[in-house]
Amino acid sequence: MTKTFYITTPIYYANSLPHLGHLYTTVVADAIHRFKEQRGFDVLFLTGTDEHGINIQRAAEREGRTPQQQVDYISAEIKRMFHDFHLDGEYGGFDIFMRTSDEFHYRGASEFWRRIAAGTTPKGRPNIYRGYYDGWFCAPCASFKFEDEIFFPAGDELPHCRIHERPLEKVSEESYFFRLSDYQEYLVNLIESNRQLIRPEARRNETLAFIKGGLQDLSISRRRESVAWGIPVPGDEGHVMYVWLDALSNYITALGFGSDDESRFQKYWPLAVHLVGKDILRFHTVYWFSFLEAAGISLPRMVYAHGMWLDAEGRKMGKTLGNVIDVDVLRRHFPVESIRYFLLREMVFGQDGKFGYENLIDRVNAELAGGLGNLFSRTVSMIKKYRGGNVPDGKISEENYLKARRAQIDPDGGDLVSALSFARDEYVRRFENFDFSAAIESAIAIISRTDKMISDSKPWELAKDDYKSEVLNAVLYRSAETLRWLAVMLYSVMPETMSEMYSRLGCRGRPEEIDPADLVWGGLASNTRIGEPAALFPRLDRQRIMDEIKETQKTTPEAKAAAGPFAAQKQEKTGDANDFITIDDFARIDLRVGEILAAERVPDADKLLRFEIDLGEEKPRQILAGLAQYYDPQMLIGKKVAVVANLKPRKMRGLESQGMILAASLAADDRPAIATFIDEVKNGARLK
RNA sequence: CGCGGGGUGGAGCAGUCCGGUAGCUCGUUGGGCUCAUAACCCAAAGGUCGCAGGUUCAAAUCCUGUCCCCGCAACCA
Repeated sequence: MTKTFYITTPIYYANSLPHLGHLYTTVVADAIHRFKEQRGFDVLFLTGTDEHGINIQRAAEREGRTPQQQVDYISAEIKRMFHDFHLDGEYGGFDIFMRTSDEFHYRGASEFWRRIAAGTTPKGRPNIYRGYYDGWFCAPCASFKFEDEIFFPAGDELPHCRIHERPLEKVSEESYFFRLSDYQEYLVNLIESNRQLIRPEARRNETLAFIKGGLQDLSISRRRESVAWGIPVPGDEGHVMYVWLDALSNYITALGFGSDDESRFQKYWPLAVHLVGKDILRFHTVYWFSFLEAAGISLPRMVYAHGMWLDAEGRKMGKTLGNVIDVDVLRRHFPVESIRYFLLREMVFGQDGKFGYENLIDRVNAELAGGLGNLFSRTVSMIKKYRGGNVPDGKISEENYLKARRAQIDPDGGDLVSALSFARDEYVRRFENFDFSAAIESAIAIISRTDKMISDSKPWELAKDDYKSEVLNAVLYRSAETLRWLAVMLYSVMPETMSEMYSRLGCRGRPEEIDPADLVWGGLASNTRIGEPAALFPRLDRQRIMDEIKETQKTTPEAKAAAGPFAAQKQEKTGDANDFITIDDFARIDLRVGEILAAERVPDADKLLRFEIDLGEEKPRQILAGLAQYYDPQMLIGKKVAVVANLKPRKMRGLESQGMILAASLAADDRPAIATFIDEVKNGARLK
C-alpha cells in the first residue's frame, strides 16, 4: 500500500481579494505536495475559501448582492489568482478547491456538530450546552454590534452605534456553548507529549502558554437574526454555527466526512498536515484539536505556522502604509517560477520575511540567472560546440589520470559524487523538515562548485588538444549530470522550468518521477542528444522593471488592492476629478489660530499630551495630541498653533479632545512638526 | 511589570534549541578567463555577534541584568 499524505492550506476568508499571503501559503503547500509525490506518497492537496459569517453578510448588503453572489465573486478571484500562478489542478497543483458554501460541506459540518453534541468532555460532561451570549445591541439596527462598529463618545461610558450614534444596550442572546474549559488539561498533555504537533517550537510554546492561562467556554452559535449567513445548527434552525467551527471542519468535509462515501477521509485524514499563518494558529490548535477530540476524531499530524511577509523595510504590509505587494503586479512583471523560488528561498519558514521587488530581482539574478541558468547554458553550449551535441561518456581511463590531475580534475570523480550525495541528503532532510530556504541553499551550493570545476579545467583549452579529450568528456559529463540532479531536486520548487531543463539535457522521463533521495551518479546516459541551450531564467533588468512597476502603480493605485473588493466603485467616487475639492469643501473645515495656555503629559500615556488652547472663545479648549515623544510640553506653552476647531470631539484615555493640532509629518519616521505662525496673530483667527 | 519579534562586517539575513575555527546573498577593491545570461573563477578589505556581568578549558550560542528598535494592543483627531 502506498503511503498517503494530506497537505492543506487554510481556506481563505472570502472578504478580501487575493493577496500575497494567500499566494505564499499555497505555493508552500504546492511545493510540499510535489516533493512528497516525488518521494512516492499518494498526496492530497486541499485549499479553498471560507465563505460564511457576518463580515461577508455585511459586505454583500453593502454592495446590494446576495451573500452567495458575494462569495462567488471573491472565490472566483482567488481561483483566478491561483490559476495565474499555476497552482491549480490544471498545472498539477491542488486537488480540491473547497468552498464552505457548497452543499456537501453543509452536510459534513452538520454531522461534525452532531458528533460533538453527542459526546462528552474529558471530564465527562456534555460538550455543548445552551447559555447566553452577552453583547451590545442596537435596536434601530436590530443587531448586535461587533467591536469595530462601536465607539465611545466623549463623557459617556456606554458604547455607541457608529451608524445611529446612539447608546447600545447590553443584551443577552441565547447561544450554544462549547465546553472548552474542560479541555485544558487534555490539550496541555497532548501538546507536551508530542513535539511535532505544533511547529515551529516557538509557536508551540506560545500555544501552551495561552492554554495554561486558562480557557473559557466558547460561544459556537449565533441567533439567525444576528447572523443569517451560515450553516444552521442541527436540530435548531434558529441558530447558525460559529464561523470557525464551520470553517475548520472543511479539512474533513472536503474528504467526504459525513457523506455516504468516507473512503478518502479514512485514507488521508490521519496523515494531515495543516499549513497556517501564525495569526490563525490558535484556532487550529486550541479550538480545532478540542473540536476533533470532542467528536471522537483523530487529530492531524501537524500544524505548522509560518511567518508573515513584511515589506522591504520590515514593516507590516497594510492599507494605510500603501506598501502592499499586489499579486497582479507581481504576476505581470515576474516569471511565476522565479516568484515561487523567491518565496521559498527568501523566508526562513516559520519566521517573518521581508518582501521587496528589489530583493526578488537581486536574488533571481544572482541565483537563478547567474547561477543555475548560466551553468546550464554554458554546459549545453560546450557539449554542442565540442561534442556535436552528444553527451559524452564521463569515464577517464587510468592512463589518462595524470592528464586529468593536471587539469585539476579528480580522475574518478569520487570527490564530486560525495559532495553531491551530501547535498542531496541535506536537501531531502531539510525539505522534509520544512526548512525550504536551507534545503535550496544546499542544492544550489553545488552550482558554484561546478562553475569552479569548469574554470579550473578550462574546457576551451582541453578542446584544442585531442589527446585530452577524455578529460574534456569528463568535465562535460559531470557538469551535465550535476544539472540533472539539480533538476530533480529543485523540481518541487520550480516544476516547469526544472522539467524543461531535464528534458533539454536529453534525459528521458520526467523529474517528478524520481525521488530526490534516490539520485545516483550516472543516471544521465551518455551518447544521448542534448537539447538547445536556452536562457531558462532570463536576467531581470532591475532598473526597467522597477520603473515599470512604478508606472503601473500610478495607474492602478495600491488602494485598489488594499481597499477590498469594492474599490472599483469607491474609486469612481473619488476618481481624478475629485483629487480637487471645491472651496465649499474647504470651508467646512474650521481652522483657527490657538494659543497653548497649558500643556502637560497625560499620566500613564506614552504618547499623549493634554493641552488647553485659547481659540478666542469664552473657555479654552482641551485638546489631546500624540506628541509626547517629540515635544517637551513646557516648551510649547505660549506658542500659537493651527487648530481644527470643528472636529468631532473624541475621548482618549478618559479625556475629551475637542479639536486637533495641525502638524506636518516629517519624512520617513513620521515625526510630527507642529505648524505655527511667523507673524503675530490673534487667537481664534480663521485660517483660509 | 500588557503580548510578541528582533539587535551578527556597508545593506539584507542564517547560525542560538544540541557551546568548540563566525556563514550566505548583495555591495566594494584588485586580478583571471572567454564555454556561458555584462556570466563565471580567484584574491582582498570589512565583524569586540547591542551592552555589562556570570558559568565553562571554551560563549553569537547557556544563565542574570540592562539598553535600543519594530509590530499588535492601549493613547496616534
